[in-house]
Amino acid sequence: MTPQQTPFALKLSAFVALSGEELSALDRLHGRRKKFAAGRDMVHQGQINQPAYILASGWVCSYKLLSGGGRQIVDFQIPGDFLGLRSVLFRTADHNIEPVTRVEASEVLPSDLLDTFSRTPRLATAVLWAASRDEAMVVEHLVGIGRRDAKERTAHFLLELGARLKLVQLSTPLGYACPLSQYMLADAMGLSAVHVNRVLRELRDDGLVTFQHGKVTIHDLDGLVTLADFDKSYLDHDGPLLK
Amino acid sequence: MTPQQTPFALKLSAFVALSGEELSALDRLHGRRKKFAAGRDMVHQGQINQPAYILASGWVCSYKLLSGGGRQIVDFQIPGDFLGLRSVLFRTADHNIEPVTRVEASEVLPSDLLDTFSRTPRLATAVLWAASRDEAMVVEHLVGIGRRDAKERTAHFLLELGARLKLVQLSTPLGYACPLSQYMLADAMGLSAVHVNRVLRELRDDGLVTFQHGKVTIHDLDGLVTLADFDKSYLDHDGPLLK
DNA sequence: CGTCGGGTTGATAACTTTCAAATTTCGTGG
DNA sequence: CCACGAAATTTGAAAGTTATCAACCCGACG
Repeated sequence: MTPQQTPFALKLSAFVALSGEELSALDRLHGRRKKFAAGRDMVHQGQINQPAYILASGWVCSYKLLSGGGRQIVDFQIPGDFLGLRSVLFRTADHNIEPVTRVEASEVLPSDLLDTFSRTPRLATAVLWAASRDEAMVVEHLVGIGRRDAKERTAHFLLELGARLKLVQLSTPLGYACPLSQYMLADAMGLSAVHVNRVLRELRDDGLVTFQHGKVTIHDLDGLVTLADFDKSYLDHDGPLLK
Repeated sequence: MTPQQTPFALKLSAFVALSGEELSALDRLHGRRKKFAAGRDMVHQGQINQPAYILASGWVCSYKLLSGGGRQIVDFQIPGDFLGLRSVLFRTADHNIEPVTRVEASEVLPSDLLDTFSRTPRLATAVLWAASRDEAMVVEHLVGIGRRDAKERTAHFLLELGARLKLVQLSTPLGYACPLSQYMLADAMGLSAVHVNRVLRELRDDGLVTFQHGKVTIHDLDGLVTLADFDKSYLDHDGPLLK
């Protein structure tokens, strides 16, 4: 895979049109490549001085545990996502990170990051843009849990995943591969796994979307968007926002 | 009020011990002072090129509206909080901002901000620290809505507000002034106003906390902390973390 | 006074969880 | 290729939590 085609480059290119020089600076940012097995936490809450990562392949989730035994998944990260930017700033991880699948990721040293930012400011812009977008997604997630019922919430969630995957060419309007279990969906959406199952069946029966066998198949995009009150602007923009 | 005693300086000083020079740099960051009436939005979703603000007095809330008519309050800002850091980066506001009370705030020009950061890096550290903390709070908020029941959630919410207000000396372990209506609590916590009312009565009947007449009175801090599964480290630290 | 926005309470309905059990899928070793 | 066990999915029934609707109270304010 050439530098222009890594998921991270693809994602940033959706925000800022990057020159060849910028792309190779991006490439040099990638440090040691590491692999992680599914299901065994990469980072635990409270650990300090963890490196940041750029996800090359596989999915991970960030979650918090409650004393009562429940857990809440705050966000999923997919190929091309930057992991732990906040933990680096804050020095301490405030949540756990678990690989959902087998994962490959490049370490990013904080010093390299700051260095690259000062030398190629447009790259800094792109990364901050991506980070802002991630933050906005957490906010939207909060809104969904607070004010959407289970069906709307699920529809919204599946659309959002699709929109994120599209940036790294892992999704089309017809659907995408999705390695999440219904338990994970439940922990992400603040529902029980049983209820998630029922809601998914409803969505399937309504002819909107199918979530089965590790694949999400969208049957009626407009119907889903309407049900979920999804902001289509996420789905639309094709070229980079900043030329 | 001298520069060292503004809420913003108080808050940052809880993170980083600031020198006299740094404090006056902080002071120069404050631009035009503006006032806003309660209840009329300062910023609407979609507006571009809004300035950032430092809240001097009063409370505001950030919220999103849903097509169905509901709204979700994402966060409250209290004196000393920095408003719109993300909107400045992203150029476009992705949520509405409404003053809860009469508000006074200083504009912050993006250019001044970047300038100050490069000249006084410890100040940049402090501001980023504060921003990370705010982001962590949104995450904790999400966890609460997703996985805590109404009573735990309410207890947690009131404790968190107290912890934030303590940083700017607007709260003690006994309680604090709180201008929020039960409707706002409801929109923040993803509950109905009626249910918030019942939960508040329960907490009062349990002898834990009273929310009445614009005041939060804490009767049993330990009991509340236990019920809410609240991370006490927020409440504790007295001096700055970075000398 | 009369109104209006909170706050409070009860009754009922809706949504979601929990518990329990069956079924299917999937990875692994024979 | 098949058998097996573990994990994930599916379904039903009952219980629990929270929303909704409706009414009433109260203090602030013109």
